[in-house]
Amino acid sequence: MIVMPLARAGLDPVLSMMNRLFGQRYTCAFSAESSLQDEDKAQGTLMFSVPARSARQQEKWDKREQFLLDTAQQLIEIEGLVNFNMDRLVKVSGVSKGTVYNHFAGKEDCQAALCIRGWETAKALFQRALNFQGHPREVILAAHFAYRLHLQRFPVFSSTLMTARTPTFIEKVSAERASMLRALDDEIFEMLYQVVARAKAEGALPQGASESIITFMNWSMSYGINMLGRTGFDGQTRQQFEGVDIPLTGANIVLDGIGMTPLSKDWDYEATWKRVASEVFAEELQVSPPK
Amino acid sequence: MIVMPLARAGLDPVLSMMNRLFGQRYTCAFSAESSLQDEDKAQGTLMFSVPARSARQQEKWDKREQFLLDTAQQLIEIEGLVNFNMDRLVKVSGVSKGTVYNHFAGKEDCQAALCIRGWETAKALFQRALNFQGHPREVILAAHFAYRLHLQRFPVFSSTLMTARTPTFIEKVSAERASMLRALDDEIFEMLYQVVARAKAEGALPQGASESIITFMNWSMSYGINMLGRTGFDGQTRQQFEGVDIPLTGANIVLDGIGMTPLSKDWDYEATWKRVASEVFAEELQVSPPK
DNA sequence: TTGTAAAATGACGAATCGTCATATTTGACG
DNA sequence: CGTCAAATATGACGATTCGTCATTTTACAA
Repeated sequence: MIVMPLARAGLDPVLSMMNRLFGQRYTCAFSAESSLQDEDKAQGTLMFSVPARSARQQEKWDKREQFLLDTAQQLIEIEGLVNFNMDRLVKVSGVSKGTVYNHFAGKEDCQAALCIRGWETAKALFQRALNFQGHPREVILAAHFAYRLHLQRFPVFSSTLMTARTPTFIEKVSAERASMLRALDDEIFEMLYQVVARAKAEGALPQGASESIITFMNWSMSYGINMLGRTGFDGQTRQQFEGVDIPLTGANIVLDGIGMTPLSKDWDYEATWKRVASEVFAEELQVSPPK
Repeated sequence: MIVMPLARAGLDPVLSMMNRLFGQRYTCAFSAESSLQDEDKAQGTLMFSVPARSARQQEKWDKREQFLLDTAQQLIEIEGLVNFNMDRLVKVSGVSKGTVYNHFAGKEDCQAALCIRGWETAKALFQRALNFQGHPREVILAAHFAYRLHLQRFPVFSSTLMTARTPTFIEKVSAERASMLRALDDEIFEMLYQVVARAKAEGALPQGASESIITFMNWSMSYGINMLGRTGFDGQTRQQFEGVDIPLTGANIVLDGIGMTPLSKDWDYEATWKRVASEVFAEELQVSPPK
């Protein structure tokens, strides 16, 4: 049984956030299957089972997992998420069925893995957004920008993310990946939370404001806009919304509503938005300019 | 070919809204299959095929469709959406497979039908919300209340609605039901839009504000809050959000952000929220109190 | 080199889907 | 009421996709 110090596991912000938000105590243990002991299976402990594998084997394993995910992603890009199935993945990848099922508990688990990989690259974008030079509200805008950008650049991720919150889907995902997804949600929540907290510390927020709720509201708005947008609702209305950047507008409405200063009437956030594009995400926007 | 005047078809507000928003021209035709003529299949025309059926037959048909939907709904309530399948519906309902497939193009189409029925009762709630006695912003709050209430009261609807916007799902729904769903979205959008327009007419909104965008933002926020909430995100955080009504808070943030007067600092919207509960939805809340 | 544990393989059975040839019902008309 | 044609209902069936498991192959340690 290998128990990593939380800090080294890179999960302490998550856990601190989870503890603060959920009022529960989480610990995190990486364990080799062979050395599981009952006493280690304490209640409330999240277990990540790591089968004992040689370094060589592990590398092969990881490589193949990435290969399978690449294949799946291409398959979905080309043939659509509707037509994606395991038999096809097996055939196209050339990896035998049993092996594929060693990697993924099933079709949904495979999609979840795709979603996780997408979230991870999104996290990297968020990280960069959070380094944007500006006051907290500008940084939050950068985060909104990153979210939208990522969804636009990776339609497959967008689809899987939408699906991943579906009740039927969730129940079919392996416990491991389900908790990974939750952990990612939490990590990203925490990242935003920190910015909100900074805003509060700097006096940019009204006294009574709850950082958790503010973070949640930003997330909800962004999620709603982008997911409703996916369905073509936004697409159809684009004619009406001509010249208006919906994610920016939405974010500003929420932030104004919360009372985070400077309010949009006192600051040119369209300029900020453009600055984010050119200063933080110039590289990504080379290929596919937004909107 | 029976072409109804739009007004009589009860769809004129939808169409007016669609025309305004999407800049396209829609007409609406109900046609008997036997009398389809090519010249009637003009581009841009939405066709609703109504097989010619005797009144007696039609009644039997409708009754059975409702029965099938009732059965499906119960089935999902009891066994979960994951375990819902057509074979089971056939077995439990006692209706033969062929007949079931005459009603629904497939599993997803059946779920879509469930979603449509749910939306329709939701529409009725919205209608009542819109009759709430108060200034426009209070009416909008009533609409938010109605949305949340309906989602809470009908978990099956909540699930199907969540699923209905999923890319994979949409592609499997029959064209008829897909356009019904879109039409319902549009109708409800239009209802909210009218209130927003009223607010603007009464000077409760800043000059530059776009009614479409405001409506969309309200919808997005509500959708985001409720759908993220479904996944347990909200559920887990409830401890932190103790004593705060998230949908109310979210709606107020958006409306404050938009600048719709009276702002939340100038009006007791918690009182409004309670008034809505007791004056408009007392009946529904008898059985299952909210939160 | 050999033995053993882990991993890979693909044939297989099960679940679910949706179709279609056939049987039944409906209602119009004589 | 009887007859016939069209509409509707039926459920057996083939097709698809899923996930498992007995068997073979590979990896690695002694």
